[in-house]
Amino acid sequence: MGRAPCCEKMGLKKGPWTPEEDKVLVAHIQRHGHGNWRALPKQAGLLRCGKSCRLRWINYLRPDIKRGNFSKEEEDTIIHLHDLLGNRWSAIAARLPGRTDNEIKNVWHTHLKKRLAPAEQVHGAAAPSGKKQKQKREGVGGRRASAAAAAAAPVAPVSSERSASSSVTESSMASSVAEPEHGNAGSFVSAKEESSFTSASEEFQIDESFWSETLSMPLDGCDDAAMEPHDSAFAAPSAAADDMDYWLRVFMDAGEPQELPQI
DNA sequence: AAGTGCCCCAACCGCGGGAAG
DNA sequence: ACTTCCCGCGGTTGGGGCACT
Repeated sequence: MGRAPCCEKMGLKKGPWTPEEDKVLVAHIQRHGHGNWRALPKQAGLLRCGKSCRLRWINYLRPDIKRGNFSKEEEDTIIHLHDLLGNRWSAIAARLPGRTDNEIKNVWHTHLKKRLAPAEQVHGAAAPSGKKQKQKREGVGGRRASAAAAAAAPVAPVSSERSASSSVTESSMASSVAEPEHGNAGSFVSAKEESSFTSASEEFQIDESFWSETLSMPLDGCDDAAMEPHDSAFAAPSAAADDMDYWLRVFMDAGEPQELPQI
């Protein structure tokens, strides 16, 4: 099969994105959408491959991204959905508005998986909570095992300090950008999540200048709807998501993990 | 105060699926 | 029907930064 070569083109930049690149990417997508990721970097004048641009947008720059702490509800939801869906992070992310598959994947691997592991061995063994109480150097557990213990806390605040240190976050964007409601997606994480996000927003008032700067850039006739034509980020939940809604309801009604039916 | 170890997250890599020609 | 191209996904990794010694 002819697989499209990616990123091996000479001269393409890799590694962390600079604020300038972010601005260029955001501005370009706001103006033109992202009809073709592959062509986008060239059109936008970025020395990145389309894949990298897409990832950056989806995981970081998209205005509807929610950053900061995962609420207890969200964490529980992830755990439940993982029970149902396995490592289908994108499907899980579809049930958590504002969260990306990458973020969920990270949270799972760094927190939730370990929370479950000890819980399966020692039922409900509580551990001191909080990142700062992580029990390091417990020997056998290895590099991540200590974090597992810490993450086993009933409510583990997740990476607040770190997220706060991010160079670019959107916090205020989630509400400031016209965004269709995510349909019925995430219906069961609505109210509480909303409130937790509100508090998170207060916590994460970082670099708003980036967004205000970016959004205030002249957009050549770009109005609020300018992003929508190409922007799947604002698309309504898919039919697959509806299917999952069904199974999710089944699951939630039952209150226990069930075997995942073929979707 | 300096050194070391560990955690977390952003980003990369490679593959599979689907659409278009 | 076949080939090519692009998108999206899941797994993995490297570096920054924090906590501890």
